[in-house]
Amino acid sequence: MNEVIEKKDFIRDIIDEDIKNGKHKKIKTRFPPEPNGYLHIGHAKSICLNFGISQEYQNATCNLRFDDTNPEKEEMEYIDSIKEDVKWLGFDWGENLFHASCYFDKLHKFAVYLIEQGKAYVDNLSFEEIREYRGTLTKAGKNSPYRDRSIEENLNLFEEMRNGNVEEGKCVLRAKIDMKSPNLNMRDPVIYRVKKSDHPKTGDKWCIYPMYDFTHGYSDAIEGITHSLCTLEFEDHRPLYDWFLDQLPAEWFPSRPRQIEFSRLELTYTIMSKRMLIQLVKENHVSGWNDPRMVTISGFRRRGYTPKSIREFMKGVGISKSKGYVEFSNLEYYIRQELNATSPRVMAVIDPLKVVITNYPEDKVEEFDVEINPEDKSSGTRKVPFCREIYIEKSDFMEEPSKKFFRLRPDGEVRLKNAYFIKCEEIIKDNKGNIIELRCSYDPLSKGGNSPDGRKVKGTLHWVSVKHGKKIEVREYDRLFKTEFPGKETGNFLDDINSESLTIKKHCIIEPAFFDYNKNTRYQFMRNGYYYPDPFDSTKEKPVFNQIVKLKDTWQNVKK
RNA sequence: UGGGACGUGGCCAAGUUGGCAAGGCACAGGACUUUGACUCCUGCACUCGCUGGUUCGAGUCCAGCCGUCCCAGCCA
Repeated sequence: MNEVIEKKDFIRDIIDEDIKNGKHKKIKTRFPPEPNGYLHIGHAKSICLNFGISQEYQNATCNLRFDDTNPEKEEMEYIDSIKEDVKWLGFDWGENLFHASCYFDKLHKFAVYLIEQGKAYVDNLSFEEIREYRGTLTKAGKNSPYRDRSIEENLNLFEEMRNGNVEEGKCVLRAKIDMKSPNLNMRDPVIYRVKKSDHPKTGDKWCIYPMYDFTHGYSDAIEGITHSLCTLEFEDHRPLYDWFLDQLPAEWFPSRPRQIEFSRLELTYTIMSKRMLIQLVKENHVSGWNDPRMVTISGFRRRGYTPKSIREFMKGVGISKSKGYVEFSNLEYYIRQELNATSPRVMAVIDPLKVVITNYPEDKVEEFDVEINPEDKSSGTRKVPFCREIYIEKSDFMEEPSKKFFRLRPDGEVRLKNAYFIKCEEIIKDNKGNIIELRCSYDPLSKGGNSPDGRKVKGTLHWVSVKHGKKIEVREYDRLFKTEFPGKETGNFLDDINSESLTIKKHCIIEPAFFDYNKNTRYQFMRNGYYYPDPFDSTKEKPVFNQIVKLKDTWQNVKK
């Protein structure tokens, strides 16, 4: 498209090399989620990598494959949500939707073949015994007494397992590799276990299910995957991945896939573990998988993040093998960047403070034409009504401000955006001393926001007419955790939950112009941030906005 | 001497065959500004975990050391 030189990474370098030397003509990748939870932003990295590659190379494709080999944890709900999330992120698997469970028949045959080749055996050791026999990190394992059964016996026993005549946990099928291997994964890994539970896809057809290591490489090979990209913790599994592939005739498969590992995405101030995410949901620390504070794809979607901003973020982060935490502010940069360019501006007061302009006529109403988005001149203008009583933001007035504060102060003058200069004349308080209203005067000559005498005001405030403003609810979000690395101190991530991560503001006022109300519009509430109508709770009658991200706030830093 | 990997500025991350440290985020100054936003300048590693070695020259090669992470599920 454009002349931007895309930054490559070590994986794309490998692919380039494989194409250059003729190893592959068509590149095939896959995104292989296990449907045991919702996708999070860490998955998005893998999705962008795998599907991204399929878009960049000639005739390349990326399969969506559910790694559904453990029916106890997997559910249809998750399968559906994963599809929705991948699509939302902007990727399309076309016809290439698969399930590892599609290959259960083949996988079973492969297992039988391994037995026939003397490369697999049925083991009657108990769960505990298997662990004992495996040895430790520093001590070699020892062979199971059942390791040298005859091929016939193994075949019969495996058939018994398959037919449901074996109880769960009584025996497993194991690969016969090397109990003394320094790589624990090679110490006769289990490849089939008995599980008498129904599978979301295959129902009650099977009572034995293959393990990940056995399943994954073969599924890749069956699908003709050329590059099997996974995260670092599978590095130790690569020898096993290759071993399984080596045991079957290469002609049985369209490709010999190569596993390449990269580091997973970690973000500060959050957790990315599925186990912890599911705990947040199940224990009601959040409202659900799509709570806008969650780092799930559905959470970001509901919050108002755009798929593009997430994709751009992933490009910015890059792919490498060194692990680390990306600062959350890095992600926020990308959503601000996009929304600054695209979102309609609107004035909304989150914490209203009433201002009466004492010298402005009682019943007069003026309308100002205001740019919808100064970054996009084609967006046109909107009408903003002005009258004697308006709301400004509470935080835009200080009774005893520092010199650096250049918003409204007693006797101070400030500009109401696109309207007039006003000067604070009087502060009205309730009997507890709270400021409940301001009396100001305006300069009729400053209409539009400039004074003919050329005098400057430093501050410009957003405002909404009391008479014309509409009430909305705003939900403001802070980080779900108050520390960069939740759980680092106490060992329990729940200890670091930020109890103030959600603030509901029920009495916010927005200018009437936002009523080209569109569920899918992300607005900039001027001088505040970006906001998105909650897809579930917002209605035209009772609008509810989620804060996507605050505007960058240098004033915060000045205050410190 | 279990095995596997990683270690470039606060964070992420480029650094092909050794030639003398990209970029982004963050941060700090400044300009501009009817959003303290955006935009635009400027600054931000005499140094690449450490120590030696090879070389005219090393982040890139060699050796040793140090640090961090992953692996002992019939999870993926």
